[in-house]
Amino acid sequence: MVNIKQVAKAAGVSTSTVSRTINNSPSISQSTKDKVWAEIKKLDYKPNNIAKALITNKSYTITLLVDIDDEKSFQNPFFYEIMHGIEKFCQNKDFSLMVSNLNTKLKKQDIISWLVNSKRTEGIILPVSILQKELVKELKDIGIPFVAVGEANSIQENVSWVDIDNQKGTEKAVYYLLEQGYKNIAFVGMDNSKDFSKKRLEGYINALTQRNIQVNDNYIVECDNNKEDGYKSMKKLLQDEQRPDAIICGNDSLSVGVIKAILEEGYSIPEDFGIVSFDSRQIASLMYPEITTVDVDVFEMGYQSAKMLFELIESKHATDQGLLISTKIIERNTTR
Amino acid sequence: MVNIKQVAKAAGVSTSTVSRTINNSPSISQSTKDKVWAEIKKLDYKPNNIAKALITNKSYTITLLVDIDDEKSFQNPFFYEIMHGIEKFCQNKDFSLMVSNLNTKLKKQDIISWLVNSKRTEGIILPVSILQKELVKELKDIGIPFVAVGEANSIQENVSWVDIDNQKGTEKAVYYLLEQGYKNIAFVGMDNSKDFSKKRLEGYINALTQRNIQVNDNYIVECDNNKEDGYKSMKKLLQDEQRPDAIICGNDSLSVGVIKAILEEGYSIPEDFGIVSFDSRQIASLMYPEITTVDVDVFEMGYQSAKMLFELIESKHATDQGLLISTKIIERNTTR
DNA sequence: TTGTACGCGTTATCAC
DNA sequence: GTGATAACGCGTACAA
Repeated sequence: MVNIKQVAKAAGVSTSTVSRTINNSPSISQSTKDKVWAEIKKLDYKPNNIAKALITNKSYTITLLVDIDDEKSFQNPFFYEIMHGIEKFCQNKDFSLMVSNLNTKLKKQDIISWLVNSKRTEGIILPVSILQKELVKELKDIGIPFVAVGEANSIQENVSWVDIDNQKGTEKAVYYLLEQGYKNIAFVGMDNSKDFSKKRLEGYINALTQRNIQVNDNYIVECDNNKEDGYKSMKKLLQDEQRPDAIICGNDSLSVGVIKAILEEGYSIPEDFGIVSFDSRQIASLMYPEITTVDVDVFEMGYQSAKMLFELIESKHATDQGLLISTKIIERNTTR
Repeated sequence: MVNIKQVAKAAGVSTSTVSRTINNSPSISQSTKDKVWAEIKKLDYKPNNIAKALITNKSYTITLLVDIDDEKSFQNPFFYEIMHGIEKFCQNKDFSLMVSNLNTKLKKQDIISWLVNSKRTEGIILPVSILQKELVKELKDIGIPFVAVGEANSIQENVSWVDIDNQKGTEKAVYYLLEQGYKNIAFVGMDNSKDFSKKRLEGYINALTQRNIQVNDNYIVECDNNKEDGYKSMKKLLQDEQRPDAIICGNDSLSVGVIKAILEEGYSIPEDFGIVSFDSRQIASLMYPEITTVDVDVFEMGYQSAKMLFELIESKHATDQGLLISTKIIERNTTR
């Protein structure tokens, strides 16, 4: 492999001049730069990133940390697109993207200190679901910049995060259903153990209040995120004396069961019932009928989290902040 | 950050002794080792991986290369699990896993030579879908070990690859359906432009031949991988004078349309029709009814591809080979 | 069994 | 503007 010395020799200059040329130092004359670049191209010289990293004490690498053994860490389809966004941003910066598993134990050392102290990474992006209190402490103690994907409100300390605007998303869904002429909108999938779920419920209540619509407690249904619970919850709602005519599914897998229950009772969608589900992109367009969803720009979420991380890396004392990515309604066939 | 020098000083030995201790050189006495290890732990010393990489000329990193802009590159749900498998193997080796996008152009250099020549990676795993002829040439020219995920048979040169055993998978599906008492099995989703699809069809034909069942050309339906095509294809099959009583969906999204068509015509599943679909894990258990599938151990595929890659890295002249991962039938509700 | 001294390829520093 | 040289932190040939 050709190194800087050989380029210098070939170009008849010193290694410092070659280095300065590559790093576009203003103190090198244009003619020298041209000469050196010509030689670099001729010899197909590529700077050894490792050597550069050694002296600059930077790895030019950030890490996407996940709990890969935990399905919920990043939901599958999310992960790919988030990574896509992160990678896109890394490109501009000539950075590499590493992926690591939180649960990796290297010789009983934990992964974070390994990553950081062995100089493998300059910053970490991780899902808020794995960001426990002790992890925050460790990251802060060790002094590595990090950004959480998902709102980190339940964490006491200041943390930078990027999330989708769950609250506004649900508000949009309510307004949209009202515009389509639905009157009695229910919210299925309350789960107060999840921050994002709380936000979605808040959005639901907010929007109704805004439009002077009484919030009906029977219309707020607590249930887990699976089709069976969606099915049962909907069956119950159908027996309500004043049954709703629209459902917002606050979690993605629910909608499948909800739709099943409605169709089974002989009602039609979207005539008798309107359905809006959250971010169930994977199944939304596969179902019959295709489901109208509150869609999330997951790519953007990744891109913005990387952007935020680089700001932290470049100026170590940038303040922590939260960023909400806005959503939009994708109309499919479960609404008029 | 504490370095090897400080450890040496604290332990009252030379840096070489510390280095040898860490790398478990047999020439260091146990008592010295103990002394040094104690100091390493006390000071919480972590070797600087960059410096090590520089001197050994190794990056201790492999790269998972994808065409991230192309949905098909790795299908979404696949990707996560493949990566999981790769990561698991990297752990044992103290390697890091990088993820890069094939289409990343760094200052108009292509990503491969950048990765390799800047010493960022020692090996590459990539989906066969992006492994064009020129790419193979480039990888071989540059001399970087690589493994394809997906059978690389349509490529002329020798290439190491790992794939699922599509042919045997379909054979299993046929035998399974026959055992359940189905008589006339159709294969929907022929697509000769895809290697894996060809293999699946071969398996179908093989299994029938093996059991002395005449292959009925009407039962082999060419179509694209989407629910609409599945729907149309099934509608046509239902009009066949001797309609089948079981369907193997040779591609994943098809099954949704196939089931829709069957139910719409008033037939029942699994009584009138048995359905087995390929690797549609994401939707299989979300559908009503839940779909019996030929299941693929995608984690294993990742793990094995990493294993194969490390063999190539460690002995540069290991021979290229292909590895088929076996499948199994996961019984759900679309078969008796 | 352990220590000394050099080198990996680059950038920073200081001199000219 | 440019060059000589030290330094980054580690591994290893050679010496002891």
